[in-house]
Amino acid sequence: MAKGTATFPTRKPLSNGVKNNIYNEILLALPQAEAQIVFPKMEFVRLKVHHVLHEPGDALQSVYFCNSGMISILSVFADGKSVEVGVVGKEGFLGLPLLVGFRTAPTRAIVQLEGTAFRVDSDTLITLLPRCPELARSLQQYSQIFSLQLSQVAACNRLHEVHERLARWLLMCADRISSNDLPLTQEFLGQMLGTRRSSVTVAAGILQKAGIIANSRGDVKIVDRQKLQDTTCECYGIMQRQITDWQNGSK
Amino acid sequence: MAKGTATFPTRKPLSNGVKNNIYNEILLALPQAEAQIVFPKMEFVRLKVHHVLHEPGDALQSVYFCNSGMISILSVFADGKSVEVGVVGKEGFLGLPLLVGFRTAPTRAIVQLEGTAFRVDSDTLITLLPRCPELARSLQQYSQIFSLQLSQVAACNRLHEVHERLARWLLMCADRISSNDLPLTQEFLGQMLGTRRSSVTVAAGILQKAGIIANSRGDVKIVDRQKLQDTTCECYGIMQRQITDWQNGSK
DNA sequence: TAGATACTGTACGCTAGCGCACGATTTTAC
DNA sequence: GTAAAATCGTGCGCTAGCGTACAGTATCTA
Repeated sequence: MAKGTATFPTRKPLSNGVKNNIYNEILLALPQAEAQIVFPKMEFVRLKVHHVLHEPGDALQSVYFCNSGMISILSVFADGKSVEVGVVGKEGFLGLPLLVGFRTAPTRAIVQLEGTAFRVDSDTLITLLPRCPELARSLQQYSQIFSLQLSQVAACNRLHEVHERLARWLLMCADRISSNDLPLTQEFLGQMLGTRRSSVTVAAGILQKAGIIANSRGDVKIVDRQKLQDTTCECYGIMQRQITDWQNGSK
Repeated sequence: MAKGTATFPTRKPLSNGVKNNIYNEILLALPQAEAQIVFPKMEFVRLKVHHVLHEPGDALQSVYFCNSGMISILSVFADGKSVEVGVVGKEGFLGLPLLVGFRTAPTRAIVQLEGTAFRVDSDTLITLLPRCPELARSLQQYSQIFSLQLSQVAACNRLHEVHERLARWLLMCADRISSNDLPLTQEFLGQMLGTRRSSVTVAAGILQKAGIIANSRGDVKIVDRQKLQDTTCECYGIMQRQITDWQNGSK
């Protein structure tokens, strides 16, 4: 599936145990002992925009510790329609089913904002986990955090309006790439929000007229973040808090 | 699929004779050794209809291995609105966050169809798990299955129409209580589907006129299960298959 | 038995969003 | 440089579903 054309332009080996250029927060939180086990097995890869990492039904060959950029997780239907149900950024990783021994992807994963990741072979990860209890625990907890995200999105998709969901999505993007300048086309935004492209145009137009964002071709700039937060539904805050609470060690 | 119109497989009681009213499929699949550890710690409880097992923010004091009946998991908003994001029946259990050490409920859990469950104290479960690797593994896998359900519902809520979602919900109920007679009011159906009560009336009316279901006060009978499956969206099949595939040990 | 309550059917005006389509402009490819 | 493709703005008719309200019937309770 779309993998024939897949080319990762650059693959660099990772220098052993050196926490250099690492932004993935799961990896950053690893104790030294486990880091020394895991890092040599990781491969630094670029995530090219719109690259499909897996389709539903694909065998999961790798997991990706997202380092920068953002990956969208989509639910795909037989008629070709799809909706985003979750996102993965530097707070998480891609490949949750593997943690419990499931080797088939249930969703589509597509790079939404280009960036970098640390790739680990599925089999390698599975053999590493018993030796890395902290990593295992961290990944299990992330699985739970991701579930919370899914349930929030499920509710949001049902009850909230396009412009609210758009605002939420822009905020979630901005958080993950730590930038207010988002290279996104309305076509893709529509696919993420599960709505028409032209509905996105209208919603984005409203935000722009209110001085909240600035649209241009394939690019959205957040001009007034505070107003954007006032515009979005409570889902954004809930999901954001779940992540930060987790990272701060509460719960 | 191919479950005919009315016949549900009768589950065999547990062979070790200690408890012979066990229908929860996680418990049924436990090896003898672990069953002997776990069963003495379990308390058989009745799930009374519409009883709230936890609200968002509550401390998780117990987990419930659902034995019969069905529990709905809802996402709740500040304005009081809520939508169902997942259901738990005899295929699963309630209390996933505990598995990774999170002790706070993120959702509302409410008994939707009355039944029974095996309750285990949270602290007890946590101390049991290291001694019961098969149980632990099974619960982790269920967590993943439940995630798949969440993501499917997220997409379904966005893309599919009321009568499709209603059909899906009825089927999921019927599967879990192994009955075609569902004690449900339209008011509650509306809250589950995240829609108005009167939209449910209309949707149910359509299904009734088509000879698929029979409505009466607080009661929905599935008359023609096959037609109901033809009416629902593909989400039902996808979720159903995920569960049976798991139980049959594939993936 | 009478009144209260719960449940369902229906109806009406209204809005968000759909599906589709056309045109304008910018970017990319050859 | 020119053609093709991508991106965005807009408009129009249409539908599902919302919010609300009211009335009819079944069920429960005192």
